[in-house]
This record gives sequence, C-alpha cells and structure tokens, in this order.
Amino acid sequence: MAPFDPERERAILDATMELLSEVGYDRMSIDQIAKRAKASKATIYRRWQGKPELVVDVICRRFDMDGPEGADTGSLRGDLAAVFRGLCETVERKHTLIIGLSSTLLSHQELARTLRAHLHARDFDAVREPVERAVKRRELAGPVDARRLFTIAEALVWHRMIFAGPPFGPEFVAESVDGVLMPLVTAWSTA
Amino acid sequence: MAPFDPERERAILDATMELLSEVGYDRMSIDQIAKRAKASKATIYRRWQGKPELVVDVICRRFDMDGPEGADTGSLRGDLAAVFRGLCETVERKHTLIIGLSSTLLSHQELARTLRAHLHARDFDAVREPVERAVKRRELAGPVDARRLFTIAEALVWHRMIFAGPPFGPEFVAESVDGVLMPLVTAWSTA
Amino acid sequence: MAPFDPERERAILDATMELLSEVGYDRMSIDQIAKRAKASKATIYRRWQGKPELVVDVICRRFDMDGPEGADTGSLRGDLAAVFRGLCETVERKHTLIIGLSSTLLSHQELARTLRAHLHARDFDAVREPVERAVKRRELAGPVDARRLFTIAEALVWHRMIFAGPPFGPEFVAESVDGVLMPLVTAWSTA
Amino acid sequence: MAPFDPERERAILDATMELLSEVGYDRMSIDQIAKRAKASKATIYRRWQGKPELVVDVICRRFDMDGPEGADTGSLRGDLAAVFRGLCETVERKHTLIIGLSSTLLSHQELARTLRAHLHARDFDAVREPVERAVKRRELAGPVDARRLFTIAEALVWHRMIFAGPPFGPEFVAESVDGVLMPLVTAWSTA
DNA sequence: GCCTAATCGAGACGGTACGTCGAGTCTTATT
DNA sequence: AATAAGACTCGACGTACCGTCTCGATTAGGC
Repeated sequence: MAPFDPERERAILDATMELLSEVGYDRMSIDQIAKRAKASKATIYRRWQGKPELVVDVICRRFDMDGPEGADTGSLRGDLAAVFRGLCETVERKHTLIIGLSSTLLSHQELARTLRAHLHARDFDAVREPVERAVKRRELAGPVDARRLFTIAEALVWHRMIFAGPPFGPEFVAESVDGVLMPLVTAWSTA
Repeated sequence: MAPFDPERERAILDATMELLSEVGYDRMSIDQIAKRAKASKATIYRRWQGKPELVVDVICRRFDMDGPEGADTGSLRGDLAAVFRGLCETVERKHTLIIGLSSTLLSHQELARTLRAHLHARDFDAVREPVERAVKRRELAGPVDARRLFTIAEALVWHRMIFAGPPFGPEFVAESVDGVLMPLVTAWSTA
Repeated sequence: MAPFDPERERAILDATMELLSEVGYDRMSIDQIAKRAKASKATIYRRWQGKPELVVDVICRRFDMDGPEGADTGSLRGDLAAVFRGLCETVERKHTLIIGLSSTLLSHQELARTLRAHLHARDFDAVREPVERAVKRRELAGPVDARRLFTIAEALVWHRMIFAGPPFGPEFVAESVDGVLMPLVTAWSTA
Repeated sequence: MAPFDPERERAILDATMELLSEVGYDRMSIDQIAKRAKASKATIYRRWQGKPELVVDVICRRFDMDGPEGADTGSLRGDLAAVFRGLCETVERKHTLIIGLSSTLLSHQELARTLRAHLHARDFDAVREPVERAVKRRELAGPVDARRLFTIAEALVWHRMIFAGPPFGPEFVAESVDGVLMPLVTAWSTA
C-alpha cells in the first residue's frame, strides 16, 4: 500500500460528489465525507490541502464537459442554438459548485487557475466546426474567430446565471442566438 | 438612548468596511467586527440577520455606483467606451465583495435580489442617453433597446472578471466596444 | 451571564466525576465530558487548561478527605488503627485518579503542587489528637511529632498501593500498626 | 534473516532509551522510535504489544538495579544509610519512567507484575547481609526480618518521591535512618 | 431632577467544523 | 521470512466562529 491507494481516492471523490449534490458545498463537512467514504480525515488531508482543493479536483475529474457535440442541424442558427443550449446545461450543472467555491478562489489564485482551465477548454471546439461549415455553405461571407464567438456565448450564460439564476428557458436561448450571436457573427464575417 | 443609536451603526459599518478590505469576506469574523467597532455582537445581530446581510448593507450604502456619467464625447463609440470603462471600474471595485458573498447568495434568494438591485440599477441610465443621442445624430439608423445593450456590456465585464480577473486594460475595452457593442448596436438599429 | 456560570461548572465537574469512575482517566475524553454535561468543549477549555487541570480540580473539590476523625477508642493502638484504616480508604478512593494523572504531573509541576497540597492537609490533624491523648494517659512517655508519624503511615499505604494494589485487608492494618507505627511512636517518645 | 533479527531489537531498545530520557514517556511516540531506529513500526509491534510493554522491557533490561552493594561500613547505621542512599539513587533514576507508565499499569495488571518484579528483587539482598552482620556483632539483640525493613525503606523513598520529588538530600537519608529504620530495627530485634 | 425603559458593552453559552496528531494495523517491495 | 517504508482507520485533541443569551452600566425622555 506504499503509494497512495487509488481505491481510497475513488471512494473519497465519490463521497464528495454525492454530498455535494445532496447538501451543497457549504454544508458539506470533511467529517461527513470521511464517514461516507469510510476513510479517515487524515487520508483526505494527506492528498488535498482542504475542502476547496478536493472539490476542485472533483470538478476537474467528474464534471468535465462532455463536449456539447455541435450536432449538424444544417443551418448556422440551428448549430449555434444547439451549442448554446449545451452551454446552458453545462453551466447549470456546475454553477452551484463553482459559486460555492468562488469566495475561496479569491484567496487561492492557483486553485482558481486550475479551475478556469477546466471551465472552457473543450467546449471551444464545439463552436468552430459549425462556423466553418457555415462558411463552406456560403452562409457566412468570410471566416470568423470561433473563440471570440464562444466567449460571448459563455458571457451571456454566466451573466444570466449570476443575475437571474436558472432555469434557462428556450426564450433565453432564442433571444441570445437571434439577438446577439447571429447578428455578431454576421457582422464579423463581413468586416 | 431609546432608539437604535445611529453612531453605533456607523461604527459597525466602518469596521466592516475596513476588515473587508484588510482580510476579505471569508476571513472576516463577526467577533472581529464587534471588537473593532467597540460594539457587542448582540448589537450587530439586533440590526442585521448575519454576516451576509451586513455586507450587503455595506455594499449598498458605500459601494453604490457613482453613475458612470455617460459623458458626451460626440460619437457613439466614444460614449459607449466611456460607459464601458465606468462599468469595468465599478465591477473591479466591488467584485471581491460580490464574489465573497456569492456562495451565500445561493441559499438566500432575497438577499440576492437586494444585491442585484444595487448592481445595475443606476448604470442602466448611463447607456440610454448615448444611444438616444446617436439616433438623433443619425449615427444609428433606428431606435435600440439600451437595456439589452447594457446587459451585453455587463456580461462581457463579468465574464472577464470570472475567467481572467482584473485588471481590465484598454485593449479589453477597445475589443469589447469595437468588436461587440458597436457591431451589435448597428445590427440592431437596422433590423 | 457575564461571569462564569457556576451551574455549568457543577455540571462539568459532575460529569467528569462520573466518567472518571466509569471509564477511568485515560479513556475519558473531553468530548464525552462535554456531551454528558450538555456543555460545549469551549466552555470547558475556557475554565481549565486541559484534562489534567480539570481532573485535579475535581479531586480537590470532591475528593477531599473528610477527616478520618480519630475516634477515641481509649487506647493509642486503637486510635492509630482507626486513623490508618481511614487513610487506606482515602487512598484507595483516590488512587486511580492520582495514578492516572501521575504521568501528566511530571510535566506540570505547578499542577503537581496543587494536587499535593490536597493530598495530606487535613488528615494530619487526625493523628495529633490520639497522640496527645496517649501522652495525657501516660501511655506514651513523652511528646511525639504527630506529623512524622502520619508521614510514615502515609508512606506505608502508598507503598502498598503501588506495589500490591488494593484491597487493604485488616492484616495489613494490623501489621502496619503493630509492626511499625506502635514500635516507632514508643521509641520516639522515650528518646 | 529468517529469525527475528537481534540487531533490530537492540536498535529499537536503544532508540527508546534515548527518547525516554530526551522527551519523556508521554511525549515519545512509536513513530519517533521507529524513525530513530531506522525500523518500521511493524517490526516494533511484531515484538511488543505496545508502548508500555516496550518501555517495561527497556526498564527491565537496561535499568536494572546494579545492586546497591551493601558495603560493609562496620556499623549497622552506616550500612543501612549506604543501602538507603543506593535506593534513593535507583528510584530517582527510574522514577520518571515508572510514573510515566503508572497510569497504563492500572489497566495492565500483568505488565504491572512484571515491572514490580524488577523493582525490588535484587535490592532486597542488599539489606539482609548488613542485618545479619549486626546480629553477629551483637549490635542487634535478635534476628530481624530484613524484607520488612527493606519495605519500610522503600516506602519512605517512594513517599518522598511522590509528595516532594527529587532530589533526596543527605538530611532525608539521616532522618530516615536515624528516625525510622534504626528505631524500628532495634525495636524488632528486642521484641 | 428623578424614574422607567430601551440600548448598550461585554462576554459566556451550546454547537459545528476545523486541521493535526498518535496508536495500532496492513500492504508492498526489498533483501 | 523478516524487513523498511509508509498508507490506512480510528478517535481525541485544542481552536475558531457562529448565533443566542444574560448580565450590569448608561442614557433617554416622560413625569
């Protein structure tokens, strides 16, 4: 058992996951995690600095975006709407965790960096292909920076998250795609 | 001394302010505040429900937006840039507090509403006038929903705040105004 | 409630007493005491430095010798035997606590002093009167230092305690009184 | 390496000895011993039940009385004083260990027996010869139970140990021998 | 000018969670 | 087969805040 036992790690991460969704970040205690994982607190603290680090690890390992799968709907608008809906789901799924962590992240910059790296990353690809297809289809006049477009989408979702909270209805998706993303991408492609 | 002593209120709010900037929201304790304000914890809890409420009060009273004062620069682009810069400053100034609070807000919806009310409120006006002036000047082809525009601006700033953190350089302002706000407002006005 | 609440103190001391006799010093935890006294650990640590100090306090307040009351039996031998039996009882009653504490006392000299002060103190008187009566009755040729005599008795009991443990049978009392105390006091009085 | 390696045993006992004198029984941990002896905890627990057993073993092997060597001084008083001084030294040397162990011994009767066996054992002989010589010299009127005498001496030293602590000055030796042992042995021999 | 009542400081209280430590067990790789 | 290394469970430790509470002392305005 000389190296860290991966089985214990699993058990602890699993217990953490469960408790996160049952009681939330704030009301979840290390003792609870230990008890549920049939682990000792020492084992937890041997691997992670504290609760925030543990939860960030959970997020990174378990909550990673599954790629919103830019399904090809035939039109740019349809593709963007699909991606946007995926983004809403993802943010909605993680937001409790991330917001629960946020105050801690202020004083743990390194932790914040780690978490950020896992926040966009993969999703970005999901928007590049629809745009490229649209260019090929002549739906767009010229090439467009997909990264920038994705950033705007992300900003819209998080803003909604912060100032209104879930759920994200279809009217929010429609308004965002038709009122912001499409006008923008069109404007950019003709610039 | 029959009514609540307003002097104590001041002392408590001041102490809270100081501690917030010295140690941050999380590591600030009610005991610290009481000691620094030479007040008793009872006095604090008599006026506020708890730490979050107290801090929200501090934010509302002390941190309120000074109105980014959409100075008339003669062009829509200049006006929007001015507003956007003001928004950056405001968010930068408050973000620590707001993020510190955020996890609490998840379980205190009423508190969240109070805070939100103080988050945009006044700023919104600052963007309506530039837009109206631009319409008058024929810089814009038609009327535009200033609220929507302001929301986008806010979303961009908060997104930057969350995923990169301060400071917000001039290139961020330029990119946002030229790459997003101007194209959007133009597109909307011709729709 | 400004000063320390004496009722809580009682409850804590009582709980400590009970647990000491139920599980012994070593296996008694502060958490147990707190739970049984319906007190919080903080309250305990506010008054006492730690477990040893608490237990010493218990000993001092609750276990104090009730004065073995040298009942006047008419003869010096009878009186000494009575005192000696009382001493046996007292030591037997306290020995578990004291031995439980002893290792701690090594590194807490001040605590050790406090405890020692409560170990003989009162008992000493119990042996002075029998001796004085014996002198009056001409049973003893001259005056005798009662303190010294008591010390010998105490030494005998503790030695028995350490090297054999309880119980102390009547043959131990007889042997001690007839074989040691009486010969000694006789020798001293004729010196 | 099939059988238990005696070299490891030595290393462990040595490390235990060192630590006992450096930090005392209570603050010495098995991990420390293991680290210092470059041994593994498993190796320690394979040989000894636990810390108390290990320390008792150390005491038995390393701290055994070297026989206070009842040097023949020509007089019973001189011989007894010599033995008594030796006893003081021995007890002083071991007392930290024994007191450190004492609380554990309460719940480990077998261990207590083992330790007791090593506490008097040899010393007893040291007092028999002086007494026999004194009888031969006609210094004593009749035979005396040396064991009983030794017990009294031991009781005096331990009592002093417990209620005052070291060091044992010459006045303690003088008072004990002249005030207690000599009167007693005289009284016994004429009985 | 006094009295009654509200408010104050101080800080003890029951709780809950923290992060650390030591004991004793068990696993793996080495010798 | 016994070892060194060290991870493991368990449970106690002592600390820090939380939000509630009970004290006297202090200060108001109504008499």
